[in-house]
Amino acid sequence: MTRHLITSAIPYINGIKHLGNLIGSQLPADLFARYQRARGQEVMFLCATDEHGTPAELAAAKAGQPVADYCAEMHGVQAEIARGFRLSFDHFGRSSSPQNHRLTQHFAGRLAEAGLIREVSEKQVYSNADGRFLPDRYIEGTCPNCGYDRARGDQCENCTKQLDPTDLVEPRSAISGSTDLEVRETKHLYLCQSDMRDQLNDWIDSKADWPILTTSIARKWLNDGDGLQDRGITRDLDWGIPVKKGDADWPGMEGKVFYVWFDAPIEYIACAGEWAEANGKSEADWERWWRTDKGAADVRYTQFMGKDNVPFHTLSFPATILGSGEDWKLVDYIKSFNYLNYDGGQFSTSQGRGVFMDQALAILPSDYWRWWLLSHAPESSDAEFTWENFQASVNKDLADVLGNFVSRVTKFCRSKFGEAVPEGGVWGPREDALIGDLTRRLRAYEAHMEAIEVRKAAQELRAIWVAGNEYLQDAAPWSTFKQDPEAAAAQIRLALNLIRFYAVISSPFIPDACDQLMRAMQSDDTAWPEDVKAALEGLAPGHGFSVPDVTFRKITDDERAAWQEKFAGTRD
RNA sequence: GGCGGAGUAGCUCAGUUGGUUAGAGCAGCGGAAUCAUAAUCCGCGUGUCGGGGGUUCAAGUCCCUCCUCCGCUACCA
Repeated sequence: MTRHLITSAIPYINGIKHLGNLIGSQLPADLFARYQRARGQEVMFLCATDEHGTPAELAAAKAGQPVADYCAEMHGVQAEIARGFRLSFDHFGRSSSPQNHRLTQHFAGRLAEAGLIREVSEKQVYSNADGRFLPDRYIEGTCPNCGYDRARGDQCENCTKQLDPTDLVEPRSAISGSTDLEVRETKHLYLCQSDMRDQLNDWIDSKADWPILTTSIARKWLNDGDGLQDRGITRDLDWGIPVKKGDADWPGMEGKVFYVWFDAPIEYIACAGEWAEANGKSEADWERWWRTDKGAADVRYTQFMGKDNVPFHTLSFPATILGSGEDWKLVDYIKSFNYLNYDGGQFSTSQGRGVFMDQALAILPSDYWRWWLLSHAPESSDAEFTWENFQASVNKDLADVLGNFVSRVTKFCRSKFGEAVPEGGVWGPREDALIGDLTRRLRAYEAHMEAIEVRKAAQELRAIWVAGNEYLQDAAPWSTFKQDPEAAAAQIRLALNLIRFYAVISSPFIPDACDQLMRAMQSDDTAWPEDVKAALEGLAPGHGFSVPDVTFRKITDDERAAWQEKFAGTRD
């Protein structure tokens, strides 16, 4: 048995995420976690909120709240929405947790002892009016190249020229608009990633099975220009993890915090500690997932993320782990995703364009979104959400192919045989052929799920649903019944068993509907069908069932048109 | 600018290391069936595989070049 450690990229705290964020990491991670659990594997599925950094401070200020209160509240909101989408985290933690404070400071201490931290004195822009240092992109001004008057300190959005904040003409704070800026000297810690370049390069080279999207981004950073650059891991902010060397103070670093991209991945580990605390478990209970010297040698660790997160997961975080010299578990497989676009453009948090997670749940059950998003996951390239496609796919796949199958089978049985699995009759060549077909398809489905080929898995699952309709159409128990009720009984007995079979294998994609189907079939046998024939004999003659409510109602043209209108502009 | 991804049927996408008449789902057209959420099943595809050039007995697949879209480009996270 393999033990699966699974993490999803941790969503930033400053607001509710849109569907593009959901399909980029949390949802496929949940699919994989649910599948592995269904196969009987031991799973630890972790996610958290990423709470530090300038945007969180600014969002809190805008909301008129202390940043700690703001983060606590938003964590609650995100956790509730995650529950709404049935994201089956074993724990949904917070990067601001005490566990992450301790662990981040511990890693920094280890790295310092290993000689992998150096102090760098640098000049940064300070805003007197805002009372804070400004990251490059929070400085605005006129572009020296094209004259655009809202160029940012890192790049001009108009002419795409890369800039230094000091290049800007008439620079001002993007936060307050103040021009009372000055350049101040400040000292920061840098992680000496460049010293670990060869080690990281060898490690990436050993990952021949990783998606090209993942390794090509890593190689670019390793080899571009002068190679992998050292990276600042501290910031002059109030909100964050105080810079310490393990338990000890770090002279000269008073009042500074670690950079979010240093502490955020460490939260993957700390989150397991939070899980232990929340569930009355011991230190050893979570370390067996993360320490190869304490029981994690047989763990397979899979990370899910959008492509923009790849450099930090392939280089910075591994550098932190390797540099510590301790036996922490390194990632075994990185599944990265492209972006989901919205109706011809991008989803945009800042412009409120597209569908956000809370809005999605307000208009339809989570299974509708889970199915569409997963079956259209942006794996090979960016993908596109349109309301027409969403309506057509969901109506066809869920309502017509799967839902209607359940409806026609249960209602036919009720009217001819009553609400119990009918007895009599035997299976013949037609049933053998179906079982053979289902077995081949189920094995293909399993292979796609193991390989995390999300779209292909969805396609195969749908084909398995179609196979039931094909069988039913061919067997035609409504005709058979007139001449040979026993034969019809055998056919409908198989069809009723198919419903339970579907509920078991479809649950990673559409868990709520599958729960409903299992209740209707009055079964709690969710064992994975290793043997399809045996699985289709699970509900014996005489086993009671009830006709379920409509499993998936259809999306009407009026609804589609209304939503199209509603979500086109800006939010609220 | 650099790096990477993508461009295949009206739409969304598959197409292993180059090899028989380029595939699937949806939409469309025709038919069957009438158990069912007017739901299902069967049949129907002459597509310049972004343009051009090249290698090869053979190229969607390899090479060169050009065009378009997208992402990243290290102090947003």
